Amino acid sequence: MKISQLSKLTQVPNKTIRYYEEAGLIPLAIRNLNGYRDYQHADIEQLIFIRRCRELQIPIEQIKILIQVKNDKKSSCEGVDTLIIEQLQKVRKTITELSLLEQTLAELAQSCPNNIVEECQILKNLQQENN
Amino acid sequence: MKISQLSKLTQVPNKTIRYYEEAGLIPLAIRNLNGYRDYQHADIEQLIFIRRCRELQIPIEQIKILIQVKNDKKSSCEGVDTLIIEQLQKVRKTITELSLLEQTLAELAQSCPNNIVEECQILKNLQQENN
DNA sequence: ATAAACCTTCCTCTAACAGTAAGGTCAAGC
DNA sequence: GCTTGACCTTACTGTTAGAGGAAGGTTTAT
Repeated sequence: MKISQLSKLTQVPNKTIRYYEEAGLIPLAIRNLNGYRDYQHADIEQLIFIRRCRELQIPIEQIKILIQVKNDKKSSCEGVDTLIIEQLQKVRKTITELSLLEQTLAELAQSCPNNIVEECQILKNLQQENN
Repeated sequence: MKISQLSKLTQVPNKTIRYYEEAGLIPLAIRNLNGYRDYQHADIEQLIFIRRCRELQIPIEQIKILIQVKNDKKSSCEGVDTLIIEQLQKVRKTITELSLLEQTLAELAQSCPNNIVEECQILKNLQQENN
């Protein structure tokens, strides 16, 4: 099957599929006589796996590790566990940070009653060094 | 004052100060005879303002707008208000998305009871198309 | 025959810096 | 006077995960 077909089946854009190939996430595609990439059924699952990982914001370099572990049926999957937990911690940390940010922005948004720059409390608050 | 001094007073790295100059966030610095950048007191406040905005994850291009409004004392600060509210909405959206992500990751993290890749439920779950 | 719809590679762009190289300047100590 | 270390300068590259577009080859339909 050609790249557009694979793209449709996996919901991964053509461009991104080529990028993943270049990045070494998927093996170099077999080529047809005309030079077009030719994909097999197995490639669908591989790409869906990658897409799911990306949806979980797992970086490409980490996905490479996951794929290696996945292919080595005998290896321990302790690393997989750790990787997911680290990812979870990263996400939680970001959420915490953004929640603080949200509060600050919300307070700021309420602090401009009139509409004149000279009295704009938002700008004045942004000027302050407090953090 | 030299760039390191300004950096210390504002908590903005030297490199970043130069970057802001090149990006047009701050005016071209006055130079000493030796070619070193020479900063005035007013630059401190300007940089702190920018740093605060960056802490709120306001993009540089938006900060430029804020600075313009700030300098034009007669202009309405409606734009400022809108910008902050939009930023707030962006942050809230991200938090929502990350919260979903967190849930998925948390469930995933609990799904590998044994330690063998062949039975690893994490990898199996990542393989599924559901979203 | 030609036009539309594919495919290819290659190059540039994104945001907001950080790292590094190569080189100029300045003040202190010997 | 010389060296050493702490500064300063510009300029170039790298980061992440692709997106956009140019230039050109191929295939399919009309």
